[in-house]
Amino acid sequence: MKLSRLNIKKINLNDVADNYAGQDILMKLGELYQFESGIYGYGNIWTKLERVVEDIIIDELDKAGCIQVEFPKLQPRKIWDQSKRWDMYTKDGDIMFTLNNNLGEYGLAPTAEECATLFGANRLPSYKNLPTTYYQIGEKFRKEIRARGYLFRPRTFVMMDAYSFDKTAEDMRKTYELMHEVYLKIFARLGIKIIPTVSDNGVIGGSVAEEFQAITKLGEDNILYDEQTNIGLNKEVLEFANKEEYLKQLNIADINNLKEYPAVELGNNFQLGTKYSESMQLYYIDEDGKQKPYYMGCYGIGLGRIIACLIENNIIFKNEKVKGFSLPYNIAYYKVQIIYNEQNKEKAEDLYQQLMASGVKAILDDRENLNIGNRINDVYVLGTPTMIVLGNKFNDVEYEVEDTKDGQITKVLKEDIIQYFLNKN
RNA sequence: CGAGAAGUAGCACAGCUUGGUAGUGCACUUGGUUUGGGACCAAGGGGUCGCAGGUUCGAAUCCUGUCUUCUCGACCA
Repeated sequence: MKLSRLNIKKINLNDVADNYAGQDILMKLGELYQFESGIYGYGNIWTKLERVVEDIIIDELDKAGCIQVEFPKLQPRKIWDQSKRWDMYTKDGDIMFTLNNNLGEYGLAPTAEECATLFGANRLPSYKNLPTTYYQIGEKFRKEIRARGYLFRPRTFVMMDAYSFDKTAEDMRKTYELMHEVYLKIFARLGIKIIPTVSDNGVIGGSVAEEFQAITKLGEDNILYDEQTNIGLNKEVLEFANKEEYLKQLNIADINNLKEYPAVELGNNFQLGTKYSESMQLYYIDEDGKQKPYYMGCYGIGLGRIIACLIENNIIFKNEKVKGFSLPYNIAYYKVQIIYNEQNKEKAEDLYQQLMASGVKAILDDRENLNIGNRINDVYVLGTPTMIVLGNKFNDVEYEVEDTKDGQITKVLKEDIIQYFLNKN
């Protein structure tokens, strides 16, 4: 990408908020745009990052045999009546955006159990079709009474949601365990330390649920975590009437062994049992020729929160003031930002073309009439993990690749530069 | 919905107490200089001071209402 085409706004880093500094920078650049509290438009930097995160999630789910689909975001009321969740989501919880017009009543998808169950039942009439897990990645809508923390709690957000269909409770548990493992792989690849915790199952229903929490000081949840045993639980569990049951399940003898951390929930899995297949009366035919309800599970990962986490957990400071952020190299869409002075313009363009032709996504800062220092500083506000400066010091023999996270400089011969980036991770 | 705060130029804010021509910094436009870690000089453009009503000769400023945003709760991935 040529930076002149991005048309980012000049920002004053002195104005950046203390909390959520990374997202605040993107907002000031115009790379995030707030239409209303909790409703955002995403610029190129965010969108490209979302593609990277999405690819990792898709790759791991596909490897686990899940099937990608897409359900409508505009959902007719009748399917929510079928599961008897319309009132729960519009009155009791009042969490769903609704529309009422001459065609009928609709809700904007906060989640998709109804769609998934209907879609699945149509495709999976026999025990021979099971187990199957469908997943989609798309925008969800929730009437949060108070949006906050930019993309940590907005009213519309991108989420991966998966729905599994099994024959028996035992099979459902196996699928649930499998998804647990898949989630751990996904977060490992994203470079996010994740803690699975037991939690409330809320309005989704079902009997067993777990959350995937990432420790971050900007999180809203408080989790208790034991580094030694890798056991964690949401602090809210301690307020449950049956908290002893939970503690026993987790083999927690003394609650004081667990330390409290602020965290943000990035994923949430549920064993639904037959809740939806029974309420919506959707069954498969078993070996014995009898109708039986599907045992289902549902699994969610918030992409917006992952991206917000990646940005906010990688803030770069200079003299204790926010300078920008630096994305992990393997996650960043744009791997390197190229800066040059007038004499090296053509060489920079040449390097840019070579990198792009080899599949190394680069940003060429081709903006005019800017000091080289200004351009260097802008590398940090876009989060690009490395930069190459073709300035006075450039000797036309080797490039100096600077890591924006720690400032380390690696000298790479011109002819080796493509290979250097292809091998780096 | 409960408690608090704020709405003045694209952004951050001053001005309000004590009513009297709309301000500052950054950003933006034009010309010139500068070019390795947020430069400089000169000129310029942009705001019915959130909205509505009231008081007044006169309101950004005082009064009433209303809307919006932010922070903290309740709710939630």
